Amino acid sequence: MRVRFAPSPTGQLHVGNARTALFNWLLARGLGGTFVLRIEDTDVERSTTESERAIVEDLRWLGLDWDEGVEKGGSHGPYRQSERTHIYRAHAVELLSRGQAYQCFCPPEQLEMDKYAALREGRPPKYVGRCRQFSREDARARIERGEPAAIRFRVPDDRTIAFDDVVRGEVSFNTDVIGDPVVIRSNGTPAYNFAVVIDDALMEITHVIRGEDHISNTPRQLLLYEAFGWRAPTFAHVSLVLGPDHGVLSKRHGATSVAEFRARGYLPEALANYLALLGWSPGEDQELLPLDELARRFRLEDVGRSAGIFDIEKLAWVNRHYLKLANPERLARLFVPHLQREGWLSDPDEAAIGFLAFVVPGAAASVDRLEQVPARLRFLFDYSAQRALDADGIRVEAMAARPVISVLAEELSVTGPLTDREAFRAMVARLRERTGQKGKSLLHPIRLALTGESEGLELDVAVPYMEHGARLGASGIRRIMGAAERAKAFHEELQRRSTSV
RNA sequence: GCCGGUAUCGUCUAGGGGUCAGGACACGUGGUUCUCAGCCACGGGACCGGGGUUCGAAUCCCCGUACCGGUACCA
Repeated sequence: MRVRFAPSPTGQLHVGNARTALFNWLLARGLGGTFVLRIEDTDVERSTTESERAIVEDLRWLGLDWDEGVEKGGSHGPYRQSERTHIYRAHAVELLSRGQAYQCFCPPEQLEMDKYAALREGRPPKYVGRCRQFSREDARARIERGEPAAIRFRVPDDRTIAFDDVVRGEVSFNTDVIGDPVVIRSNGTPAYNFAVVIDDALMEITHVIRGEDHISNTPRQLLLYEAFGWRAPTFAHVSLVLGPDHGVLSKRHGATSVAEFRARGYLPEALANYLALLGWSPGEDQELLPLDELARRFRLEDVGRSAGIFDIEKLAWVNRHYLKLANPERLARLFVPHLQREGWLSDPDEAAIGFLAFVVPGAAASVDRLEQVPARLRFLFDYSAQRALDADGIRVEAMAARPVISVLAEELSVTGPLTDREAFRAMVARLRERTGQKGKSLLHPIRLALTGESEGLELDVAVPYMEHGARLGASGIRRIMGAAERAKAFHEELQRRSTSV
């Protein structure tokens, strides 16, 4: 079995395409097949090498590796269509010589008018076939005169082309709604429907798994296979990925490309796992599974036929799951860009990374994606008693709890560092004794004073974080205030405000 | 317009002539002796519509409807 993913490098890798790539990959890996990556860059206007690089990087990031293709090589190359134009030309000439294709001299404006007229008269807007019957001599003469010509494939009249689609079952089309497709454009580059067929055949692709948007191209392509006497591959057209409004997934729904999801801090294993779940189910028992296990269970026949609505909430759930499973050091390194964006990190050394890894359980366990980590960790890097007390809610509550805060500041000035949960709890116990307060009326003021926020991580994890942070000998990381320093600052600020009012 | 495709909770799905139509995400309520998140428990929520076939239809057939895709010298 040989499958392929054949993106055109005209932008970022869209999640819908990533899902198509994933299905190909799952099938190949599950069945021991070969996965080929081919670049369809025949549209010279829109294709860029940057896009190609980005797509390749996104696929690698997702964990989808290929056995043959661009940046990898293989026995069926080259794998970039722009490097295969001689192959397409040769095959087009073959068709021409057999009369299965012909040169078309119709100017674009003419084609445009034909289409408009057909639409107005309620006919299918297919090519009218004006150049179909020119003799070969006429055509040659016009070409020698320098007239630009495209090459069109001659589609036979009134035939039913049927194929058995693995996900959709039997699909059929009648050829009389299909106009003669351009095979080679007048600029010499091949058109999509021609290049795919030549490449899939020559690359010995056995299963073509692609988006549903290609389903109506399939009869044209089948005709081409037939014209060359090639055996057609098995086709599977997977449904498209839509936005929550059932329209095309677009920018206004948020992220749409793999690169954007990565930038927001989704883990590759999470995105891949979620995408596999969109239109397919690995079985009743479990849906959170690693890629190799998904590959083991994957069956093309089980892929759903209806379009999938991209559900960002479910992705978030999957991502939270993998965030909890991830290695702390790996997560710590993934934090870096997000923390740098806040200015809390420059170029962290190993000790700084070590500290971040220490903080991972608290920081990553309660977020949907890494993008949200700074908000969870703001209390560490960006504490300010003044700013906290500028907030009405916090000030009112802190004023009311002045006795607790004052005892807290006093207590912390004499106790040792609260570097673990037990030390913190012991301190809370002493405070309880001294103030007579307990529960919420004790803990919440402590939270306010020490974190400057009214909600956040559990205090018995947050406080050890700040205490370790304050004693950190590391570079490339912003200074973190310790608990005692915070309590003192908060208490003083509170005093200042209560006397001045 | 024409051609093709699709239709089970809000979403992803399981199932499929007789089931209490199952699960997951999301949602609601309660619990978890500080909060948010998490976690736990409980709860509400679906077979697009109309005809037919049948003792019986969500399941099979037909017709609608809605939605998606295509209708290019884009891919």
